[in-house]
Amino acid sequence: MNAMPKRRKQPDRVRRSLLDCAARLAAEHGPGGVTVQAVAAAAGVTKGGLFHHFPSKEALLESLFSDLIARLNREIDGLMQTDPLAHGRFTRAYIRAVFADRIQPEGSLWAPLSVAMIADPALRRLWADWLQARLTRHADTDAAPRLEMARLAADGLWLSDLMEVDGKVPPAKQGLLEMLVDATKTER
Amino acid sequence: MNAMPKRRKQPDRVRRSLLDCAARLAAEHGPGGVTVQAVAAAAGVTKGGLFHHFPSKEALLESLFSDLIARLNREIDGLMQTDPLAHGRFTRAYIRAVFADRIQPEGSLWAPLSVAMIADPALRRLWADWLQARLTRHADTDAAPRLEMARLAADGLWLSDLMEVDGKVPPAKQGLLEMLVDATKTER
DNA sequence: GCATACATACCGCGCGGTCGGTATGTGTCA
DNA sequence: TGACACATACCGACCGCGCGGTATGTATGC
Repeated sequence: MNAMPKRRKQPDRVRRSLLDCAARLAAEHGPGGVTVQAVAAAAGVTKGGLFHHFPSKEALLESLFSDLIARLNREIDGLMQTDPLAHGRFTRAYIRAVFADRIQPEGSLWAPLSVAMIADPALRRLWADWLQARLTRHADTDAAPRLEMARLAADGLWLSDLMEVDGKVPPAKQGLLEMLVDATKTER
Repeated sequence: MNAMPKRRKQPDRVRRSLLDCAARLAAEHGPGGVTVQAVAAAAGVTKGGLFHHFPSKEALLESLFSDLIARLNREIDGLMQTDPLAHGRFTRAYIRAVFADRIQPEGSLWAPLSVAMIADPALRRLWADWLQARLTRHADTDAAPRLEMARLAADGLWLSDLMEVDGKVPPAKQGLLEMLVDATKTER
């Protein structure tokens, strides 16, 4: 009957909760809603507690961001394993992974964080380095200009989602997505 | 020898200067650098003076934004007039106009403001309405999915510019741009 | 003289961050 | 097995700062 664990203090749980709540707050109230006070309160912790786990707000954001990148990496790797065609394999996985996030319940995790990313040079660097690393890693299959164009279009489509006022999500985009994926399958 | 005009107070000049300085500050120090204090000081005016011209900071930003939209409109219209091909005429002008901004001296005017745009629902709405208006206006020439894809890719390319760390501007993008424009010329 | 066009001084607020104290764990040794 | 020592986890109150915004004074131009 008692689900209460013996250990009343579980710091790593709290740490996780802080990261999750930060993401949730960003998704619900935009990047401006991510204040240390709000994050701490949402995680059932005071500000002092938060600063015990993270030396600064920036550190929290970076941690959250690299968390999301790791998640994206896993998803992309999973998608790539089920793709029989070599040419453009990473690009297709990238496109699909980016839009798998859109469909997610309670809004995109990336959306508001990306806004913060654009503003914060440190996060920008994290993203740039990640993309650069994966691109050089798949240079032999995904270096074609046409593939880069497809990725750019996916980014644009994703950006247009950010722009949507409120929850207006025109479903016509799905066709465009498939169009993009198809474009990666033909060499030249 | 005296270039000083008779009228020592020229309110519309000050107003313009405020808008220009706001844009300059955004370009130089990012969206976070656009504070009323900084803008007023840069324009050689105190905060009170700024609030005499604009009822709020948001009003200033909206005014600046619609200013830029007007400029973009003019540029697009100019480009469209010299384009003999009907199909995709707006799309080509859109792409070229977006990237004409990149080349500009002292950094893009749009770049940092767009970051603010993504964050601010009011500005987002302005942009969405503008794009919607122009798209319905050129529905007979620019409604094809392929054209939309080209515009999205342009947006993605532009976004990737925002992401660049510092001034790292890989010149390979120019080829992609031409590739995009070419893609708009073939129907289906 | 009277509206306009500013300057000056000030306010309240919420932010990120700090600090001392206090519970709560955990290893140690008799 | 307990008592002790120390480390960890967290609370709660506080701080300085810079922000957007306001109220009032004052010089300029028609």
